[in-house]
Amino acid sequence: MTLSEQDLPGFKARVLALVAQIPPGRVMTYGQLALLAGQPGAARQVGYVMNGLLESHDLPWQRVINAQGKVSTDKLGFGDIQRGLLVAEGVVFDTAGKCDLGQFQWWPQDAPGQERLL
DNA sequence: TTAATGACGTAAT
DNA sequence: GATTACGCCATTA
Repeated sequence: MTLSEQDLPGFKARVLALVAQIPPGRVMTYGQLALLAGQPGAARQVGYVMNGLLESHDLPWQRVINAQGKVSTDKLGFGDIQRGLLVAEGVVFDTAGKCDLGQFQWWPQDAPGQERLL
């Protein structure tokens, strides 16, 4: 076996692990996930991985949005569904379909005291 | 092996 | 604020 399937933890697995940890009412961006997965700038790959989650029914894929604070699933046809799920969790979207990342973006190990607005 | 693709990001225009 | 152009890199054909 080569080293690519043994040593590498797997970009996918790391992204999935991060997504699974997003608490309700909070969101993460693709670039952020890429950064935390160890590949800054690899936001596209995060999206590619997410596409594989569609068949996965246990991960909160809905809590992953783009850096503009908007859902990127609009082109896929279920953007309304994702927004609806997030709204149901307490995320507020404005008329442009954007949410306040400064308020809802979640980071692992997030410091207590910065999430009190909710 | 190379080429093309993609739920993105950032900077420039 | 909207659009264009380029980069980023894992995955697939």
